Amino acid sequence: MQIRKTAEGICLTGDDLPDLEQTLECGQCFRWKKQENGGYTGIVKGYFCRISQEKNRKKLLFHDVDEADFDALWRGYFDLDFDYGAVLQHFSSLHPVLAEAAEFAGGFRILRQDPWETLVSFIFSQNNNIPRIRGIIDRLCACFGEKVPGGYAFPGPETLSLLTEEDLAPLRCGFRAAYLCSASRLVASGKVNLEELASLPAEQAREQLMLIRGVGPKVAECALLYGFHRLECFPMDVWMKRVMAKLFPGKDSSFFGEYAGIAQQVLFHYGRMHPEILC
DNA sequence: GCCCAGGTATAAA
DNA sequence: TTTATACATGGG
Repeated sequence: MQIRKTAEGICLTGDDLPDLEQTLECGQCFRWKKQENGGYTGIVKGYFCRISQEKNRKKLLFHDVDEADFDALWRGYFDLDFDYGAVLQHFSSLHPVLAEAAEFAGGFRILRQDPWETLVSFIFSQNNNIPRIRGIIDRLCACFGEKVPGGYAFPGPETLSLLTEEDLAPLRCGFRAAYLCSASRLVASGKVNLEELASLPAEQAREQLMLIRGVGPKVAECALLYGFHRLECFPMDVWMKRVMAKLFPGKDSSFFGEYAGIAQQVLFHYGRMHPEILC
């Protein structure tokens, strides 16, 4: 990966760059918007960014970003300094279907998202579909987030903890409003401490998150994987149970080791596009 | 209209 | 401990 500053922004070239569509539309994040030219715009930690990508995935341009911002935020956010190729190569040796999946979803990266934003996003995700999750989060930011250049920041737990379920009615998030209230109050009060939780063993971190009403094992696992970058975590829904039973009978997620979450996402993404892997 | 969505809380078996 | 159902909403 080469990184250079150009008049337009920061330009990345190489054979090991993330694929924006795979990474930003796989269901790990919900705020990036595809542009007509195939690029994406999004707001992370209150900072707006526009990114474009050439079809062959050999070049990525972060528009109007300087080196300092790139190193401080975007480089880490896209996890650019981790060798996904090596992990995928290892997974490819485990099962031919996993090799196909790794080939298919090789440009996928696990983002380093904000823990609070990720937790809330997956609270909204339960019994819900991705377009509607996006809509709810859009409305949450527009209603309660701080105005920043390009849109709205994601509102913090302190802001949201002051709101009632009634206040959240404009989100049209249904029964999840009560869950958001529980989350924001527990986090704002420090009863669930997201900073401390980050360094806990996964089992204890899960327990802490599940103190929040509406956070069960699946939401907690997604929050840990996508919001705390705990790559050993492996969200196990009904679909993934079927995939595991078919491809890796008798094994559980520990079979994949410390990067199980990457295997999970690759299998999940590939499986949605090619459900015949279960035939 | 109908089915269902990256689930969870609750009650019942 | 395991299994069934309601839950609010709206995309397809």
